[in-house]
Amino acid sequence: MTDASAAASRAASVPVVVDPSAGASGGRRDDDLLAGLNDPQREAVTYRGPALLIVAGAGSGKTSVLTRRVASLLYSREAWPSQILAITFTNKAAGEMRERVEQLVGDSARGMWISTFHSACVRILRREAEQFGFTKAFTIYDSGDSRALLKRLVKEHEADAYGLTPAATQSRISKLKNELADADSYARQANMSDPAERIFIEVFAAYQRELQKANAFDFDDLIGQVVYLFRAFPHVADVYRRRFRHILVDEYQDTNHAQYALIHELTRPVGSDAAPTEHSSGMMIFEPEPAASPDTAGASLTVVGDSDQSIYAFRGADIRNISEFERDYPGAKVVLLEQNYRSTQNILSAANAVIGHNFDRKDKKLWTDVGEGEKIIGFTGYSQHDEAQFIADEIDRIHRAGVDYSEIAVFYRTNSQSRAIEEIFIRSALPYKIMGGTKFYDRAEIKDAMAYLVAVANPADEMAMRRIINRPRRGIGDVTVETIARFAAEQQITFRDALANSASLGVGPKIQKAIAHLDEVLVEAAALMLPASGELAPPTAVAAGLQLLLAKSGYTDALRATKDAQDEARVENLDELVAVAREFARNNPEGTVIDFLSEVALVADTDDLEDASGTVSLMTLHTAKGLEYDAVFVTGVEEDLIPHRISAGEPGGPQEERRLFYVGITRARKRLYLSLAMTRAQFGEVTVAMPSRFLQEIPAELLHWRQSPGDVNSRGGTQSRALNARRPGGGIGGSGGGGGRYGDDLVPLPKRSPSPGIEKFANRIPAKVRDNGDMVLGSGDRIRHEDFGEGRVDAVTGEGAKRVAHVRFDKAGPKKLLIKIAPIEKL
DNA sequence: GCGGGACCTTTTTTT
DNA sequence: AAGGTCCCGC
Repeated sequence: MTDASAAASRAASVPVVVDPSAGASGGRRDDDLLAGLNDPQREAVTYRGPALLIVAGAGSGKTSVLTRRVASLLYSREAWPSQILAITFTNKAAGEMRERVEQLVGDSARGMWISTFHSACVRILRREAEQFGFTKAFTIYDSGDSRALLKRLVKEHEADAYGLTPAATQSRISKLKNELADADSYARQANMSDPAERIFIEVFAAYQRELQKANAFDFDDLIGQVVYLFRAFPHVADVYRRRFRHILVDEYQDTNHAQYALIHELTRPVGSDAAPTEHSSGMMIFEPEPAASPDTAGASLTVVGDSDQSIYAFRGADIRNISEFERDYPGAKVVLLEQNYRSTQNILSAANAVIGHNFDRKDKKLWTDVGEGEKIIGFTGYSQHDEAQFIADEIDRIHRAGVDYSEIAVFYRTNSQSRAIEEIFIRSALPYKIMGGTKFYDRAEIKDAMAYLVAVANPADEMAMRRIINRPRRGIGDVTVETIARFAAEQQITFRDALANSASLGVGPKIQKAIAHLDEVLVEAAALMLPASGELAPPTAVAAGLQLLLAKSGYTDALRATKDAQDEARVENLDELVAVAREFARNNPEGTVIDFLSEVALVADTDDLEDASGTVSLMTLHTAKGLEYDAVFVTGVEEDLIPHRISAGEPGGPQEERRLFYVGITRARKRLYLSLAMTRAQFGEVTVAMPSRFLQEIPAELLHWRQSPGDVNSRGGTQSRALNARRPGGGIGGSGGGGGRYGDDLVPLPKRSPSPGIEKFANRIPAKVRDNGDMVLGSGDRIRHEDFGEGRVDAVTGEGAKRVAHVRFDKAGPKKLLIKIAPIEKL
């Protein structure tokens, strides 16, 4: 059982124990299902009707309710497993839901579709691809793939002259696709007198053509194309409408328009092919359908969401999908879950106070009956390393006090923040695991290997071919690649097939030989992995084919031949990939190379199932959603980080950042830490950091500052504790030899220095930050530093708030100091 | 075509 | 600080 699922069972107070082998037999088991639930939760499980919205606050036992609702549909024989479609956003959430449904209903869970939007759509597309010009073997472009493609197109169209970068283009296209727009529909309402706009549309259209040509979908297409498919072919849509009679959607507040439309298509009555009308507001209004027989009525829809936890507007999530659910589905039932079974009251009060600053939201107050609990602990470090050292020390301390590492998590806003934390954790010998960070499948050698597989499985995919054609180096450069591409265009064959005609390309003998060899290897691998139709490839085919490709292409040999130490690790990674392929074969005996590629494209996170037991979890605030831990550290609570500077200017940005902070806070069960640093190294230089405005929104009495921003000021140099040797005894204030139950030892440490007026502090955080203002220093000046004593300024570099004094201290030696905030005075 | 070195941009979050 | 890109000489 995962941490989160264990906790969620707890959330219902009394775990329901149902023997899956007992067979479905109604009454008694229904009672079991409802055991331990509060009234709204019961209602959410038992309500029957066309549409149900469960507004589930953080920690309100939502997953528990959802899984029991599914079980209850089965127990009462209202549905066969195959008639249930449950959709989540992440694979992790899907896996967890499947596991928990299995606990309730046993093997019959297998017939259900419990998957992410993307996986469900891939399943549908694989079946129906041939309806609209794709083949079953289509590949899925992840964001890296589509960026690479766009990079080429932007270059070819010379769009960079108009300020179009591949990244910006990608994000615009993605946003449009999430709105179900394509290049044509966008062009119709775009300002075509703007040349930048015209060129963008050109690139967009070219991009889509390339995808089609490559028999590939990008992430957004997976959803959007299914919607198009359903609208263009109502009889296809009807197949799925007939099949799925109960649709449940988790994290509904994070659905974008395309996902919303998909759900809407699926829940329309069977046989209804009336097109939706576009309302003037841009919202889709669906005409009320004529009364239908039970067999053909629309599927029942259950959505669960919490608008306060909507944190994906940046990728098109539309909060209106939840706030206007009742309008979209007239007669929908709404159930509110407000009782929290996760956190202490102090944590919830802080969360409520923070989120209360968002206007335009339905007031919702989480409450609990478990009591106040510990105060929230605040800490301000001098630097990010200092902050990290505090976290490490504190984790060490609570671990000694009996908290398992796996019950501790550290959150940050941006991935880059993890580095400083990692460094200190390594030095402190703390076991940790970064969740969802740099992914295994993002490594160049893995992408290369996957491209080899794609080249075999989907020969139409030119991107993959271009990627591998000169890897390992075969002496094939841009010129040769373009020659091949031109030849392919002339002959109206694919890039892949052009390789088979190496003699006709008009290239030098050496290069011709290299091309012919690559072709041979691909043919051989295809024979192994893609048996003639009707036959089934042996389960070992994928792993064997992969090995063959890597060996005969010379890829592995090339890596072994270098003296770069990293290449050794790359070879190991490739071995690991082969192992993954074997594992895949074990789990999917009939899985083809196509299935393997899909799985990798969609389940881009290897550590999902891996046990995080015995390690502290590090992750971004976004990744943290849906998880919970006994002790949570929210780090980098600074302006420009949270709220992030980029979002500060965007409409709705600060509000979304506040929700993100709220999500972070509400992950904590018993212990919450908020930490920040006074300075932070960014872009290779040190900058001054200000406490986040969100800190002021937490009532002062809930927050105990172990070291407030003001303390750092008055005391000045806690100067990089991280750089000092660990204090003897390890950790601060080590607890007496174990034994203490969690909580007993967690008496806050005495502050290092009295901090006058914490109460007043609450509303004046930025004012308390040390600021030497316009202190003018020049070389030759004498200064005194609180920790380093007296010294002489050698030089001053930098501008404004980033002016740095290079000081030679009499005792401490040379140091660089940020003049604005260093605890120094001029002599 | 390749490798090395100067230079430049980057860091928001994800299926 | 680090990784990618561009440019040059071989």
